[in-house]
Amino acid sequence: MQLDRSIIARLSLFEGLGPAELDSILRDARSVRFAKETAIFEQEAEARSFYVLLAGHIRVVRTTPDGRQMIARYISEGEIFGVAAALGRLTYPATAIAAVDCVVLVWPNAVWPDLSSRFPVLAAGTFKTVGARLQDTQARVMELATEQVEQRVASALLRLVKQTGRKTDAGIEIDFPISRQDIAEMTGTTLHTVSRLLSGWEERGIIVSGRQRVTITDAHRLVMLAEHRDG
Amino acid sequence: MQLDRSIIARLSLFEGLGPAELDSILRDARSVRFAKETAIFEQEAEARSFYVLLAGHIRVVRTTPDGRQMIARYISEGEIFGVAAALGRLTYPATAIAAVDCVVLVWPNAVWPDLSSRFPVLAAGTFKTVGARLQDTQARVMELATEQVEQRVASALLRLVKQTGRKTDAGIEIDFPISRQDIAEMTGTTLHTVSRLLSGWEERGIIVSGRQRVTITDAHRLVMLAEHRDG
DNA sequence: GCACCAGTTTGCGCCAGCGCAAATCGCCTG
DNA sequence: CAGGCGATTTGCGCTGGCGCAAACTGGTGC
Repeated sequence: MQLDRSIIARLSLFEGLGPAELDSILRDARSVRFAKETAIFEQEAEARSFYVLLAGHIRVVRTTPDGRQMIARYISEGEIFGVAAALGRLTYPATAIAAVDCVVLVWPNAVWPDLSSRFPVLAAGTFKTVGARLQDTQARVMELATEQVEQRVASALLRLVKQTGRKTDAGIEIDFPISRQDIAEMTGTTLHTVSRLLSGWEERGIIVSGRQRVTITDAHRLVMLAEHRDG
Repeated sequence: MQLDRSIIARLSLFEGLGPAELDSILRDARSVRFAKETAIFEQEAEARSFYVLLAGHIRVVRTTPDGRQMIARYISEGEIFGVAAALGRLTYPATAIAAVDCVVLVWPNAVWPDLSSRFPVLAAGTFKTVGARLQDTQARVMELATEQVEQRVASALLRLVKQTGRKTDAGIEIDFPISRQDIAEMTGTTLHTVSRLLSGWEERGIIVSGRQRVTITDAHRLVMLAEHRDG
């Protein structure tokens, strides 16, 4: 059954493509729903498909051989992901988990060579995404190597609100459930330390937070904390 | 003046291309020599060219706004680098410095769209390289977040010998000058700590080292150190 | 052959943040 | 509405490795 082109027409990845082209791209796609906390694909599994997130938020998690895990990134609506095969990999380098109920489009890898050559916009957009991801990851390496935990946690929160912030009356809220443990796994620290930091910030009126929920009320001071040594 | 195709024929990046194709690719290239410790391109500078390293070793360095710097990676012979523009960036995200005297091929960015569409092998190879780099960088994030300094330094040395090791009678030597400071900047620690670690390993017969020189004599024990908690 | 200098080694004190443990708190379920 | 469980908070002690400082050394240039 052919999907309606309106679901992807608004995405920047497909910008400038005409109706017939969008239909042609969708011909090979399936739309799939993933319930909260279920895996879209698993680390080390054979890469058979690539995806575009239509609705929801996805957590990308990497696990070390000895069982320690880290959150590599969050995917938000409109992003392409799981493009391992296009980068010459046979398996997925990480596990993708729906942070909330999600809707994704799925294409079999086999159609990638054809799609990317027929639609250079798509290929260029994908590699731009990958480039941005490489960039982000390198920035994270720098951060881990040169910054203190407080700065790193502040930066991580700022990145999250920038990417997925939803305005509320109290401030800007990260609009999916995120635990102290999650933040710890993004920043390379422990949930204890994150908890202590957030408590401190809450006392000082920089954030308000609750169970799996964080709202930034004073972004300016958080920026100060992220770059400097005070706030 | 047209370059001789033999200089790139052996590189895996151009694998499967015929003489006429190689000549066509080289038509747009210049060969440039960079003396030891000079910059091929600078971080934040406009990305005008992309490169292939023909001979030598290149250190890729990132600097933070507040002046701290880190070595993102080393480039070895045959690798393509400086492909920022193909990834949709306008500026280089890092500085590339010749670790020894180097010879590189340079293409103007303008020819990339044409080259990559005429030679899909080249495009695929480039994106495979980028994919591998993303992979490496993420692995490094994991390492920084979960491993102790000793493990990280051991892993870094192992990666270096794997990438550029030269067999000598004492063991396998990293075949370009590398200081304690460099190793510190690869692993997110200080030269003091690196020095202490290397001294310790030298006493235990795992390595021998000198000024800007490291030779691994007992790779097996270094692997133990890198993954475990002893050696 | 000597002086100089970048690179290296080493000692010492300190503290950010981890590990462990225990108490508390909200949500969700039955 | 009670119970239970996962998430969060908080206290406490310890230590890896950083910061600072000083001494040392092997190469290089004159």
